Amino acid sequence: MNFTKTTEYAFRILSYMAKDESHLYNANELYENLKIPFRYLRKQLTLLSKAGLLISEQGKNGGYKIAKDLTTISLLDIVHATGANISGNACFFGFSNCALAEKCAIHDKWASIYENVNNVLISTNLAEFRKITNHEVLITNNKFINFKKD
Amino acid sequence: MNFTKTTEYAFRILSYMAKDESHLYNANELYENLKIPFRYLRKQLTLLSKAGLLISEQGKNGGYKIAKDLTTISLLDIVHATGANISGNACFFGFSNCALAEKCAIHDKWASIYENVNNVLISTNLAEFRKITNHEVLITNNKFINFKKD
DNA sequence: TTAATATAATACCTAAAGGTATCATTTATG
DNA sequence: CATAAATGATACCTTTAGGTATTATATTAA
Ligand code: SF4
Ligand code: SF4
Repeated sequence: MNFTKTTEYAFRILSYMAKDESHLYNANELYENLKIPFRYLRKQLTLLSKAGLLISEQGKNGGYKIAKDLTTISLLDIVHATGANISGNACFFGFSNCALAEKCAIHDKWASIYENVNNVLISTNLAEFRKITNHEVLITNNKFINFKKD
Repeated sequence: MNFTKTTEYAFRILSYMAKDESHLYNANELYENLKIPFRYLRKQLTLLSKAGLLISEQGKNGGYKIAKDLTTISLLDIVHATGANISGNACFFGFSNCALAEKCAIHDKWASIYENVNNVLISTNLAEFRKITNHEVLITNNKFINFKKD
């Protein structure tokens, strides 16, 4: 249920960049709008580039843009790009092997939730975030407002 | 989706103890069956006692048993007892406040998953774990087998 | 060709979760 | 009472996610 902060940042970055897929966003611009700690943001941007979700252009006037057709990037792809994975253990208790003769009280309920999460993440792609207009107002309670940039 | 290890341990401990609610389990017995790192297990047991989920009896022949009627302890209660909480942020992106004019592409899907999780945790109580017969075979891949106890 | 401005690489620091060690306290029992 | 066997309290160590700092490299444009 709780993604890592890193994964959340990736969601924020990519859903924001989805607003204009051809625009080259630089780290400064993203920082101004997303308020992710600047240096960490930059680190994530290069990781997302290496992971193939972003294309980076170096040098003056450089920046990043989304690497592929928005419809081909699912939220699950983003999760995977950050090294996380949802699947891990389908067992509620965290066991990777269970030799119980009968399923315990929570097994089926939990499996169904897991199935649900997986479906949502797979079936939601970045193109669906194009329609967000005023994404910048999202950031209302962050504690990074006063972080110095560099 | 991923509880903390501490929360998972608490689930394991309590669902195991639910097999015989009147029996006084001591840390050794629980360790043998659950293979949670011994000293950490003991720490958790005292925390669960302080949280009111367990009753502890000190001294020789002491141990722990579940404090209340099994039907009155939900899985969500266990989550809360370990200091975690599921509710936190209902926002997929982790924002605690969102001022978007319209809901984004993931909002409703995610809210429904959250609702689902919450319902399952609230509606599943410890009494439902009484019927597990051979719970000990659960532990098939732990790395604590060789931990020395004390 | 040099300065400015962007990303890349790498190493290091910090905070929190997970885990360990030590000593104190409680209780049953000989 | 003395000892053994249990939990309680507290402090410390370790690992990892999150975050910071420094230096290198690429690109544009005066
Ligand atoms: S039956 Fe229970 S313990 Fe076994 S894998 Fe399913 S949820 Fe886990
Ligand atoms: S609309 Fe989107 S960004 Fe806003 S709270 Fe819902 S999930 Fe979060």
